[in-house]
Amino acid sequence: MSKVDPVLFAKALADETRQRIMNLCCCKWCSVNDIVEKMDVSQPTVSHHLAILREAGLVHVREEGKQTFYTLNQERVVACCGQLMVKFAPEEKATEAISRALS
Amino acid sequence: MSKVDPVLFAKALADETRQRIMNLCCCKWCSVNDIVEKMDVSQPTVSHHLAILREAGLVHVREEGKQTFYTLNQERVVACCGQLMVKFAPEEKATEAISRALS
DNA sequence: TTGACAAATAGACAATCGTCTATATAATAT
DNA sequence: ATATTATATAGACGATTGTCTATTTGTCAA
Repeated sequence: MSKVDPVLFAKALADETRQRIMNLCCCKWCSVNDIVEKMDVSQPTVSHHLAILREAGLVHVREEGKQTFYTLNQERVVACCGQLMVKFAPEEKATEAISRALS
Repeated sequence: MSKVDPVLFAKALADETRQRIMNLCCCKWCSVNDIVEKMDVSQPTVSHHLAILREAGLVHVREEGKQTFYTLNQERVVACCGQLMVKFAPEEKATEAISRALS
């Protein structure tokens, strides 16, 4: 897995459409078409957003015949959020809790 | 405090300069000039970024005479990260831990 | 009240981003 | 082989963003 970069992570999340895609493939595997059908943007746009999520390490990818399936990488989400909290909320109790849960 | 919006939050963090500013005023109060002096961008640019952080509720502001002091709102950082984790990593153990710590 | 300082705002401009259509690539079915 | 289906890539284009300089606003000191 590529290194966690808090700016890259934030950039990946910094778009409404991308967050909707993340929601769609959270806790389940979706083909690109599954996603396209549930959104109001074109297939290339969905592929474009998936590429950004892929580059940020935020999705797992599985190719199966013609189709490509994506699912959200929850572990990575936790790692990135945890890193943000340690960096930008070091004095909060919840950050301690997260640090403990991550170690 | 304004409502927590995960896209707005991510957008606020989605810039290297802004994250550097956040780091500078994490755990202490900084005047705008304090920040400008430690960065390689102009004063208006710093003010611009601070405005974005302000609109995202990510900083506390205190005016004192001619100066305006900013400090990172760590509680908000935790709330936003927690929300992201609940939304995008609901099956992770650490998310449970954060939920518990936040309630 | 005038001058100096601190910060915010306005406006310009280049770079990045999100979207689209058109096309390419790759796998499968006929 | 050819057609069909699924996804990715290329290129164009408008919108948004980050930066700058110039200016404004507000506060304090002389």
